[in-house]
Amino acid sequence: MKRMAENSIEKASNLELDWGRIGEKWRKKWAENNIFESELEPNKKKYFLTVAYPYPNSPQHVGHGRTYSLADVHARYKRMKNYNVLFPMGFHYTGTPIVSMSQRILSNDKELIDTFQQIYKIPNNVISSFKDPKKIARFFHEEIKQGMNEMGYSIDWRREFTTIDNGYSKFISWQFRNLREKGLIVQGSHPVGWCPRDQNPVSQHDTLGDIEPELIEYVLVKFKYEEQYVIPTATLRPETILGVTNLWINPDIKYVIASVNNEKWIITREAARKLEFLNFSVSIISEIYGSDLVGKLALDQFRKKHVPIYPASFVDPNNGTGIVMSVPAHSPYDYQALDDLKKDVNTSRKYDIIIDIVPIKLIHTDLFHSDESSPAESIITRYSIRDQNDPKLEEATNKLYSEEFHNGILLPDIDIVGNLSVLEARKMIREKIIKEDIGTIMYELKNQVKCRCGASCVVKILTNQWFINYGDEKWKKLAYELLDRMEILPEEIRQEFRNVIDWLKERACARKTGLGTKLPWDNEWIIESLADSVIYMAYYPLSKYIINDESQKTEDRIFADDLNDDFFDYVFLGKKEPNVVSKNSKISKQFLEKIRNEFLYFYPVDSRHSGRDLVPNHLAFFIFNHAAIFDKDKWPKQIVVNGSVLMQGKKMSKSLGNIIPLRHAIEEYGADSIRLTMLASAEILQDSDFSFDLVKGIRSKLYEIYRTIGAHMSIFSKNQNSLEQNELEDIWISNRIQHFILETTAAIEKFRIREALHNILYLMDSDLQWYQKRKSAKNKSMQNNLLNDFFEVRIKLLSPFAPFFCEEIWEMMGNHSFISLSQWPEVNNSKIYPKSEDNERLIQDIILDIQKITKVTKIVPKKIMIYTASQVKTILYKKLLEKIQRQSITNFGIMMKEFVNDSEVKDFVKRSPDLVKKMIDDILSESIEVRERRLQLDSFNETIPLQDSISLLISETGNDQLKVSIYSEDNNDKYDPKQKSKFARPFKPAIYIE
RNA sequence: GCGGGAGUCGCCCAGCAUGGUCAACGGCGUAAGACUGAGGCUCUUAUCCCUUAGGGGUUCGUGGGUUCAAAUCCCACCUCCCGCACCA
Repeated sequence: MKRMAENSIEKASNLELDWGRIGEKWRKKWAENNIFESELEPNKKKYFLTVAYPYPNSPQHVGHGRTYSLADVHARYKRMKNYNVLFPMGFHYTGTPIVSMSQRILSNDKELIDTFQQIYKIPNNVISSFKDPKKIARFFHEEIKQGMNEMGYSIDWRREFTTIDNGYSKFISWQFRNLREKGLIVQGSHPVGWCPRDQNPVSQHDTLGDIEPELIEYVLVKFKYEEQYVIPTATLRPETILGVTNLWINPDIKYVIASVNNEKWIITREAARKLEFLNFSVSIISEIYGSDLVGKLALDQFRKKHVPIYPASFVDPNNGTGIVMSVPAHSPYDYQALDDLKKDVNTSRKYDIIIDIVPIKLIHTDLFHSDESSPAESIITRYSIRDQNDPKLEEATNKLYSEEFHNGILLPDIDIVGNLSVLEARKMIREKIIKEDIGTIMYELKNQVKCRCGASCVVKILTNQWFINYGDEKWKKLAYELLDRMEILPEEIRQEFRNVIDWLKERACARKTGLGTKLPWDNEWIIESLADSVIYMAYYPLSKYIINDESQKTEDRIFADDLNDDFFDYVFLGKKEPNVVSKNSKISKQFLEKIRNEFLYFYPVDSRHSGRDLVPNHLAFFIFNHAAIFDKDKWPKQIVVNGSVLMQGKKMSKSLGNIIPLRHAIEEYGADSIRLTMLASAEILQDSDFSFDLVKGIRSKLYEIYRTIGAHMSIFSKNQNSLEQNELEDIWISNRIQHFILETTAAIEKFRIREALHNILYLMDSDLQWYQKRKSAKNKSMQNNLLNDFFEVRIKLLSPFAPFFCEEIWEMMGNHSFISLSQWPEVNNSKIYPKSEDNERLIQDIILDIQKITKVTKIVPKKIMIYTASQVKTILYKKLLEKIQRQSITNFGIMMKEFVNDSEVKDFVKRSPDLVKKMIDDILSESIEVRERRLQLDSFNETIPLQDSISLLISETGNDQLKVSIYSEDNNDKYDPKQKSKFARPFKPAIYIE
């Protein structure tokens, strides 16, 4: 019952302002009038702004909305600033996730089908069509587009495209041939995490549990066994080869003898398989038990020395080759295993071995001196480790490795690498053993990673992989130059861009699977998604002229198949003669020139919006590729970066179940409130914390604005009350309007959106309240023309942020045009009255002071005497201000010295030095702006605002019999029984209350 | 390891770029009052400590420094978070 009652209250207020209805109403009107479509207008400044296009593999959630909303605010703002704004949108079909989704549908993956049915509410017949990846992309494409419209984004949809359209592919082919001609595409080998079943590289989002595959690089040290065999041992610390005392083998497992690159290696079967992926040529010859090798000798080829092979249970067949070298002085595992073995008489008797190993110390650090027992022994004692199965051994190992890695120095008497740091020694030994073929490199996954398909992943060396060489020094220089010329908002993130440009090197640019464009010179490969999305902004000015279906061909449309490199060279770079291009492409010269002109008009990009997660990849590539391909006058002008969206303080994720689909949120609360919440809850680079409590708060704020303006209009529209004589508060509110235009515009220019909204939603309100307080104390109506200006400005300032709401109010205010197309408010200098700030400030201060006094004394005021400062104090105040502002003198002593000789003020200064001190403090505690303002003031008669405030004092004290008297301190007839007047200071009148 | 960022009044969070308007915005919580049949709604007020005249004291991770003046600038330290590649 109660719940119903609540709902009916909600509904009642909803009736007043039906967000769904006004959204639909204005979307329709905007679309009918095509107001967001932009064409070349030679006499109008253009503004071309783009956002990273979405990847349509799911519906958008509120997190996606932030970047787009911000860009839309930008577009709407610039439009009102009289720019011919182009704000287009495309859809990024390129890549593998959509393809693998379709495969999961094909294999009836329950989890995915559940998601589609339960969460996205997609009908079954549509889901079954998802066996075709393009159907998935198209479905979410339309879904996202609908959401963007419902959010009120002012997009020119005629330019929409997908990245697998024929025309786009032609364009990407051109881009890649262009890069290749410049020598920026190279071919090479590279180790990657790999799914053997999918035959494809894997990274974090391809794995079960989203685990990032971590690659480690082992050095395989090749020991010889019986002349013809090789026993390779994997190590991360090749420098410790000098301290090897023995090898460890697991006696309980089967090993294989395999031909590896024409040598006979003894390794585990697992290792043989891993080596195959690393492009070793491997074939298994026979099997051998670990125990067969125990007690035998292996030759360390580096020191030409034989070491025994001992058994150890800690040797993991899945790790490395399944045989490891033992360095008991520096490896706690090795030390402990030896110790265990010594005690294990049964085993040594079984294999007939005698353990008489002496650890060989190689490295010393501050924590582990060379004159003590070996570091491994010390740390084992310290951790009180029992045996080789003790879990603390792992921690001890990490601790020692890290200490030696950072602070270790090789002992002076060690061959070749004596006195070198561990890092230097490692590098040297590594190179040497590889050069002499005593060792080689092996990659392995540090962690057990499974592909989404369930298969265990391995490391694979991809050969003939195509890379974009971002490491090219000349190219880097150009990228830096582009960055330096560009505006980065917020500026704090510029350094991050520098760092990224600095460390980018070769990056793979093609894959074997997924949607996208084929590499033009090698059809095996498909251009990767982060490579085909870097200069596509250039495609927007032409996309509406290109069609992919020949049957739709008309005079002013180009069939995609007719596009060739000459076309793009001409349109984008001005290369080639239009006559020649026309002949080779079936496109008329006239039409070519039209398109070229349109490109020249709109390009370069004036602003690129994106989330900050794209800084280290997309945005950096965007910079690089523009630098490589386009002339400097076509380089982008600005990047705007924003933080992500949290849901009630937590990252949005499927597992937390806190992903809110954008369209649901719109349906529930209306687009305007959602937009404002995303934009107002954090400054641009911060993560914004989204919650429905906040949305409700914002929405009720909008209701309040709606009601206030509604109430105002119902009175104002009847009598069009134009003030004949402006009173103090009228002048003030007029000044405040100018102030807000100035401040809010400046905030938007710098993308301090939170600040701008704070002005519009909250600060304007508190001014409005003050104005109302002043008017009602005087028993006057505030429904006048000034208040009308106030609301008009407020709604205009708000309109880029809450477009539907503002259009509705704009109409309610009697306008028949679109606020979206109206002019941004301009500051009117003739309406700026600095003095009005001091007037109202004085009134607010006097009320505050009276409140403080009555609070402490608990007097109920019947009479209030206010004493304004004497003439001489006013003169002195101005002199002090001048000293502080013009000569930067703030020291009390220096001031006193100067003023005791100043005939105008010396008597007062000598008599009341404490008041001088107070006046200096008064000035110093004002902001620079206030000080300058007061310095500019030719005169300020405090009596005028004080007199004007009497009505307010009466209403504030709640005593309508209150008597207020205002005296000058200089007035000899004043009533001043407690001698308060002498405390008066400029802008700080003295008060006496009875 | 490399790079980036953060620590603010019970909690969340603004301010720091351009030092003074800062005992420090706003929200939550808490307390009192108004409204109401009653409220979990809404509104008003208070919310670091002391104070019978508008005042004083101590605060912005820790410790120093610069300055007439520091949450804000500089140095050192402590703690926490994020990104690091073949993926959108």
